[in-house]
Amino acid sequence: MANIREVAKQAGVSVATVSRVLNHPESVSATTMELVLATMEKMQYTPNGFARSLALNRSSTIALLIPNILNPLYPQIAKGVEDVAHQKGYNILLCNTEENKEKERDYLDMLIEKRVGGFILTSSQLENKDLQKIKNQNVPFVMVGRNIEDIDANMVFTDYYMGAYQITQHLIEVGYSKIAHITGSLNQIENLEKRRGYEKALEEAGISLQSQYIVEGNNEIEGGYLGAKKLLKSKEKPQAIFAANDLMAIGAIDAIKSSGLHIPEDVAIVGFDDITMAALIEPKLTTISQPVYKMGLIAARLLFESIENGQQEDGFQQKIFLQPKLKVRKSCGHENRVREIFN
Amino acid sequence: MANIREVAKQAGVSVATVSRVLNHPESVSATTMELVLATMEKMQYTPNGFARSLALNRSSTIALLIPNILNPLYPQIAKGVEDVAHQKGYNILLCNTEENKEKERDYLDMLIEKRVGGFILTSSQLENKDLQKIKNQNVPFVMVGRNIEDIDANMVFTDYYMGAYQITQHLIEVGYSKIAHITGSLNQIENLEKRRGYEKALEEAGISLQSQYIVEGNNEIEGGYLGAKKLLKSKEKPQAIFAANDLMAIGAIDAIKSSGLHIPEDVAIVGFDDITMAALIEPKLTTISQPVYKMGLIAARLLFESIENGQQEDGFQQKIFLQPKLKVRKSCGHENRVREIFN
DNA sequence: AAGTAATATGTAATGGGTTACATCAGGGGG
DNA sequence: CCCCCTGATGTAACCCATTACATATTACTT
Repeated sequence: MANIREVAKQAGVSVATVSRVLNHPESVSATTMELVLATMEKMQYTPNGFARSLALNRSSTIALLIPNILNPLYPQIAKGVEDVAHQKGYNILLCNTEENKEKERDYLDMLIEKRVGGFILTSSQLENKDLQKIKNQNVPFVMVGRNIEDIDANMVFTDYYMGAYQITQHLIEVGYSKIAHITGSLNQIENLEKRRGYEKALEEAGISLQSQYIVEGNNEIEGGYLGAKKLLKSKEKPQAIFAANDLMAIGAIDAIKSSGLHIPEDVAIVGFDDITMAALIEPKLTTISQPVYKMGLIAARLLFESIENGQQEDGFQQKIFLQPKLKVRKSCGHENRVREIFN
Repeated sequence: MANIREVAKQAGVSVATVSRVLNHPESVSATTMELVLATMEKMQYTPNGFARSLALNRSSTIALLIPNILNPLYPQIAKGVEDVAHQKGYNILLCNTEENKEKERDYLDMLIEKRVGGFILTSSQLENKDLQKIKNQNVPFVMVGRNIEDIDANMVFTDYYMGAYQITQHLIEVGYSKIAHITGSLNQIENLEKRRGYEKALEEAGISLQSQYIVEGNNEIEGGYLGAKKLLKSKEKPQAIFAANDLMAIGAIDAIKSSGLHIPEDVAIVGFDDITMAALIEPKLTTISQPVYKMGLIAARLLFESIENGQQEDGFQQKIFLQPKLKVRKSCGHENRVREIFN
């Protein structure tokens, strides 16, 4: 593969001139320009990105860490990030951490070594000392979907606590009192937040918590399925189930249907996330919508702001707080109950 | 950020020794080893990936190009690729081409410049001259999901023609004759293949093609929705619809239901891909399953084989052909019809 | 015609690693 | 006691681009 020196020699100019053709075309005469471009074309020259990055000390690559690419939530975030990154001429290194803290750390080290321009960490499980490592290397990063109090970092997230509180409250308003919760992986802080919201709503309504009504899922369809099966076996079957994400809600719906029960008549079910499928399954799923695509966009914009202005000093970091929104559909039985009330 | 020279000076050794600690630990004495590692730790030294890649002329990064990350098919492929790549210590550059040939080309150029170790191109729209460009740069690549005859390249794909043929034939066997087809984007070769399979099955059954029964979709839910709406308006409503992918089938189901019709009694519907949702929507979708995760795995393995053995000579390339599989569920009305036949 | 500014181009240092080759110290053999 | 081999380490060239600074050329002033 030809390099800049060979091109220069072939074209009878210096390497500086060749480099200028690519980087500062305005400073090269028209004839030289043409000659060099023709030579490049002829020799199939492609500048070496490593050498360029080394010389410039920047990379036009950012990293996106997500816990599970198979959860449709994350491709949406990725899309938001990609849209911004591509427009800026950046590429994205995709890292699927599988909700595994060790894998996430491994990736972190690889990426720091690769000198990525910045990180977007979604639902990260990293600890402060890991984040501090990134800060020490002075690489900008943005946290998505997780709020950490004790480190100064760019963040964009929705209020999981509030979302969970709202949807649980909605179930209570509709008339249920035996409300179960299938949690997400409890090593993710956001799932603890959701559980807290659920508990708060029950508490405020004077409904006492029942430990057998809280089961831990794994954020995936299967976890919802198993969780629901387990709940249906409890001696007092719950009237409604709040799954900590839509994927689990879908699994739960499958479990309930396959037990011959009807939704929402026998058991109501609600989710969290509002993935595309939520509005398409039967019954349509009541859920909490978070503007995920937008979160990706915003996260990427924040990141590029840091990259471009290099302002990593503490206090300049932004925390962007988006409001979740309740989407009432059929699965929670809202309409039926309302009808009962009116009749 | 400290560099290798500073570490060497601080530790009182040469840069070669520091480098050896990282790359050839067996050739360094235990005491020196310890000293150097401690110094690195103290100085928070992280080797510069650019410099290393430049010196070694390789990058431990591969690129994955996909047409649409929001289509759940592609995250599955990505997962397969990622699983292999991570095991090999590689990172993945994710490029979402949005089914846009220009964007795909742009990415190609960026990636060649970045000196990625290889490409995985899924449902690529690139032309031979583009692929030739990659070959000229001697970068290994694997095509996924698309069969190109006239270039010698690693490929892994399922037989779209056969899959479409099978599922159309199945609809015919069940008893339908007015069978419509919502195609995928017709600038993707695989969708032409699918249409060809559909036409072949009809032709063999002696059913004449009706142009109003073929509408072009866009591979997305929305395209299926619009396509179905259009088909339902035709003067002779089709009895069955074959959507070229599950996403469009799901959109079509939504359209049919919202028109107050029943599936499969009024209109049967089948898809292609067997995404997770296919088995979860109501009615469960009859579709063609392709082993996507496995395709990702295989593609990645092929790619690493090329990367490691460097064998880019023509004739060494493999074409791996996977068989699609018909999954009969409820949406095609198979069971009902069978019952009719037996009664 | 000399001086100066503007334009175009070249030279060489620089970025931070890797590694072939050179060197040196210590152990073993004779 | 000397030589050779081995293992450990150092020196310096190399990977390939970018760019500050130096130089050369042309054009314009007065």
